[in-house]
Amino acid sequence: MTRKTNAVKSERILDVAEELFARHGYDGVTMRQISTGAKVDVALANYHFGKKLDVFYAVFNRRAEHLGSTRRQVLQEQFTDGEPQRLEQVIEAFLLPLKLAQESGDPGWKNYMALLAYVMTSPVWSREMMENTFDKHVGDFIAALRQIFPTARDEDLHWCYHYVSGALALTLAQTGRIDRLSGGKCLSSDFDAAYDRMIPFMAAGFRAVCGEERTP
Amino acid sequence: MTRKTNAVKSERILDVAEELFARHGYDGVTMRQISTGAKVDVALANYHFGKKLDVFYAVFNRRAEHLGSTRRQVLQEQFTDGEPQRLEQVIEAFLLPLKLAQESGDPGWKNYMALLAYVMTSPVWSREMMENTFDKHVGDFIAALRQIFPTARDEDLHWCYHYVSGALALTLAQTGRIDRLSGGKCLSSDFDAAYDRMIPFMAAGFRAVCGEERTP
DNA sequence: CACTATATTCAACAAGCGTTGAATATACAA
DNA sequence: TTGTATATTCAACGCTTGTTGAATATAGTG
Repeated sequence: MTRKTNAVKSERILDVAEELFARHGYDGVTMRQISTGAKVDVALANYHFGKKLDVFYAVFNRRAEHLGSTRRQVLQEQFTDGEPQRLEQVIEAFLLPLKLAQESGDPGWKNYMALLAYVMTSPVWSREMMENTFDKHVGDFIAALRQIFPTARDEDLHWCYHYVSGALALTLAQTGRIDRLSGGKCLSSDFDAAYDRMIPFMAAGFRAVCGEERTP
Repeated sequence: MTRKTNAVKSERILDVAEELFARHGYDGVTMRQISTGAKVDVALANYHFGKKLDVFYAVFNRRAEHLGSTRRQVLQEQFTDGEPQRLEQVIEAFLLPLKLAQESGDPGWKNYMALLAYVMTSPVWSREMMENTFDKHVGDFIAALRQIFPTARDEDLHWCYHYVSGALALTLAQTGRIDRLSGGKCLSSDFDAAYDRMIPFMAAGFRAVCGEERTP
């Protein structure tokens, strides 16, 4: 019962807020829902984080930094290998940080994935929140693709990335729709199934749209 | 100034609600914002449609029915041709109703597309609203794919459809992110660019994942 | 212990929310 | 014109919202 208690309560607020924001969006969640879920007084979230919007930012940034650093790390490892990679490797590197987070055992990541999908697909939040976080690493990813498709047009490269991004977002959202449509044969919660198939699928898509692949 | 006036006002409410819901989500919009935007009293939306939730339903269903009927029509035309289609044709048929709506000249469709993306990617609304509307036609679409890939596993087919669905959702959302990432070379508003590239991209993805294609 | 800083709760505020019943305006039929 | 149904506005309701300042509890320091 030392400083740990404080840390525990403020993080519990973020955990609950994460889950609620992911499911109901920013406006669909009240400070009282958060504080009730975290079993603290309604004023405590304000005390620790400021206004409601700052709680939202705190939730989003907490794991964004971790995700960003591992993504940077993965890309760096691949680049410093000297040898340029195969297309499949680049796509895999893009998905890897999410896969690793999922496998970390922290169940909070599942909620954060849905929150990320919410932010990515929102016209309002996408601009405000992606710009200073995840967008930074996309340039590196595009650059890696550029090496593989030296003659591709920029538009083709970006639209193809957009398709990957969209497929990923819907996966992260875990809406449960694929469970219904497939009669239970596919599960929204089965990220491995989604990731594994994405790599050959998207690689083939890139090759169909982006012209000649560089031959090593 | 006959019955037309009534129709005009109640539809103006739906138009404004459509735009606001698409941008800010259900909870991010108030009845007063809607009524102010439509320049009517706040009580009028309740009078015409019932509770706020019913306004949301009314907005969603208005164009869903139109979209569903043209989708049914497009699929029927292809099926009654007797001859089974090429994969590209099936994907194109899936996208065609949206493309046609876009080209209709009615600017409200742009907002509805974003609303559809919001519903599709929301864990809460996806279940509630897709189930009795768009999900009905997905079975036909999967069946057409099944004909093309007779030996494919159901899981592969559904995950691939999921990728198409996700890429489409992010496109419909028009977040403006691709505009930023591409330095203005791609535009969220350019549905044609998104659709045209999607067809070869997704077709190649299916072929990479779903095994042997039926040879006519 | 006393002192201080931090953490947490308590109580309350002004503003905004969705919704409603009554009042008024408008459209249409007889 | 009068009567009637529909459309629209008006005014207000009870409730919830985010936020805050003061009060209290807890932890760390000397």
